[in-house]
Amino acid sequence: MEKGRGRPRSERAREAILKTAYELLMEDGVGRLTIEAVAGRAGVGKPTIYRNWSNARELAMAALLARPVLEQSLIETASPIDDLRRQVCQVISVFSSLRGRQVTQMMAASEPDSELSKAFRNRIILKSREEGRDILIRSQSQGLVRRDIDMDVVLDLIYGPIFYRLLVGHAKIDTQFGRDIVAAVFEGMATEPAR
Amino acid sequence: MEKGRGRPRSERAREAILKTAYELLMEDGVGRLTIEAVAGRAGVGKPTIYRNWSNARELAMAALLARPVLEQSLIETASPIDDLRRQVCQVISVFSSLRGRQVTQMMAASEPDSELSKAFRNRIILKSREEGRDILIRSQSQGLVRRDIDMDVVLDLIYGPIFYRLLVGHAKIDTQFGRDIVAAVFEGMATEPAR
Amino acid sequence: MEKGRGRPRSERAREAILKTAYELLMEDGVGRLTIEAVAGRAGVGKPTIYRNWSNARELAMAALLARPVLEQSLIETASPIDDLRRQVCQVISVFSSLRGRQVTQMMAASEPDSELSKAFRNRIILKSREEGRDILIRSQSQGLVRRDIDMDVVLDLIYGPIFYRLLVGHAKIDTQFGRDIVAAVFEGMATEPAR
Amino acid sequence: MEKGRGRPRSERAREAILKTAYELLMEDGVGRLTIEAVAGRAGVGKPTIYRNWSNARELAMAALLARPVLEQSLIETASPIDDLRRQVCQVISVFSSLRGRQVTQMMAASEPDSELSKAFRNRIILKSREEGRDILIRSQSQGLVRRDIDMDVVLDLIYGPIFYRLLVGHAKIDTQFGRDIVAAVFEGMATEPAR
DNA sequence: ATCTAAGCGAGACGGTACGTCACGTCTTGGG
DNA sequence: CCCAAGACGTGACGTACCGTCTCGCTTAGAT
Repeated sequence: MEKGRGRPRSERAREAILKTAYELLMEDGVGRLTIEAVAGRAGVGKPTIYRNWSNARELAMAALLARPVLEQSLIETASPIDDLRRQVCQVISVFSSLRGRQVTQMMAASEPDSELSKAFRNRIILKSREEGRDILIRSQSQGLVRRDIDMDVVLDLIYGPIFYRLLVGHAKIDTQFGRDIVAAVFEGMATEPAR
Repeated sequence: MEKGRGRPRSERAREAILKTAYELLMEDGVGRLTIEAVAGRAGVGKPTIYRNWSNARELAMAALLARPVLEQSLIETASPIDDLRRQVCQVISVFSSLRGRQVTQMMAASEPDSELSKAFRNRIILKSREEGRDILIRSQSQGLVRRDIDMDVVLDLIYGPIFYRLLVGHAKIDTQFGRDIVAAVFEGMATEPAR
Repeated sequence: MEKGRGRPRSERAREAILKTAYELLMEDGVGRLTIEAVAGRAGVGKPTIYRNWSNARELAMAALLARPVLEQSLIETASPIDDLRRQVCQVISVFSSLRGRQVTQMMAASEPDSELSKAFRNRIILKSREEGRDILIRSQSQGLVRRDIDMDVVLDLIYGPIFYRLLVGHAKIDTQFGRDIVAAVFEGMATEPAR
Repeated sequence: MEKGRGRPRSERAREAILKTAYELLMEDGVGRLTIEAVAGRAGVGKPTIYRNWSNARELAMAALLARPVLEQSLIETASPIDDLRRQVCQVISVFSSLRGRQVTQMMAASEPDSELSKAFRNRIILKSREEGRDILIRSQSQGLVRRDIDMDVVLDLIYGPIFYRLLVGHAKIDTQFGRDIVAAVFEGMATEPAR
């Protein structure tokens, strides 16, 4: 008896809210995203926002989630190593923008256990990591990568440095950095193979 | 006209503020650190806090900076590789605590260009990275690490994954992870040396 | 766009604020009336007060205005001179209370051109003066008061001395003073009529 | 043994403080006169001010007291009635200035029992009233004013209306008003002498 | 000719209150 | 039952002044 009663929620309002939230996020950063500002600029009542998201951080994550990060999926070539290099560079180009810092801040500030947080983590941050896993598995099957590696560690070795620099800001993040990471992870630094 | 005139700032107040801020930080997290709470608990007026730090984030950074992260400096042994492994594990044990998340959040949220931010970055986050650099240079001089590596990239390969997991929380951070990182960075993942 | 939209202002809050402000005014005087104290004691948020009045002085005036000064209206007898005497004594008894000094201070300190100030002036201070004017007109029509007097000057002669003593405090204000004023204004001080 | 020891108080500082206080009083009114502003503008330390006056109101009164109200003493002519008229007009011209409102506010706000308050009251406000008393006594001795009047009431009838208008602001204060007051007080308003 | 007590400008101290902002909730009239 | 508007109680913000308290430095009478 409580299914379709009353006026349905307005899709128009929902979209206006997400759009405005995204704009404010890009203009002023996460810390300045206030529900009042979104409501005012989107021409929407505050309760309408709270009906959909429980606070400003959730709304911010939702706003970022609503925008496809990068739909341009990777072309798979005959060389998985080339594929990895290109994928890493693509990740860098996505996150080295203004949006990268916002995403990093948001990730740092979010409640780690909320449903939206998990979605955010998996779809925005860890997506690239899983793409990398696919490429590495392919590489292993072509004999380019050893089978005894600890895959999770290697993946963190590849993508960790990007977010490290994003977080700390101690060095620039460009495509050369991407190529250098891939090279270093492949080669190792030992004078001779430790195996 | 601005030399030592007027009553000097109270060292007692400064210390009480930093101490209280640190306590509140550990109890409630960065987001809950309010100037009013610090003032109230430290028995200090709000203006005294604002005279020394311009907002709650700055105070938080200062409070963390005031505590030596870990002064237990590393014993240098005959094996730089062992030294590196132990150092990485030590970094992990320092940052995998409650304080680690606070530090990460703070780093993410800080104005990147403020003086305090830079000090925080260099003394709290990048200190370990520079220790690592020393160890690697020693390793090179003993012929254990190749001389043609891109040192900055390799350092990010070692320490990036730790902060990556700290930030994203997708896998656990323990000493085994530390040993795995060092191993992987040494060995590389290529089936045979690319050189 | 500014008609009856949104939640209407709470009459309950408005009344609680005015009541509390009046109480504090009587307890501590105008100088001690703080918005925080009113908010706290009335169980009301500070913004609610500021939404209705722009500062403590305005609130204080509003609080005094909200209380009918003295509704006990004057009984009109056959003798306007008696009426005037009784009215002046009534004014004295109203203003020689604690509240009289508050009102005087408030009048002195108020912005002379604000809307509330004008209402305060007309309804609290000058009301008695206008009552006096009615009585004097009646007196003139009965031939008890000359028709060539400057009414505004005479009214100030009657009521001015009361507020003068209230303001300066150089002599006591009692009903005898009221009778003396009326007598003196009637008789004049000249040895013989100047006309 | 505790008489003249130590550095004597600086007369220069005292004067600078009073001068600055007076200026600020004229610029911004009593409510805006802050100790900090005086100290800052006079180039004086706050304790130096507090050593001489216990709060801003006292300082304000002192600043007004330090300036002679009007030293141009009245010329005594053969006609005391003329003298009174001129004296009342002089009082009006002194108090109808900006300074008049400040003085009124200050009088209203002052602690009635403090020593400085009394001096202020007697020297600034009641001085004119006493001058009036002298003139009236002279008038009586010349047979121009009846001897059975209640002198204090009559004096309040003359000077009260001026401060009444100053306080309430309901009508303008000019020399015509002064002449009208004197005329009305002399003549009375009764159709025929009540005696 | 020192010594020393008090005043000096400066400015930080613990406070109180300010007036504002945003929170998350509640209450209108209207669709 | 949702919508926009906007008021509600709450709590923290950063600022202005309060009146007091050091600082290091005169300044001048008492030693």
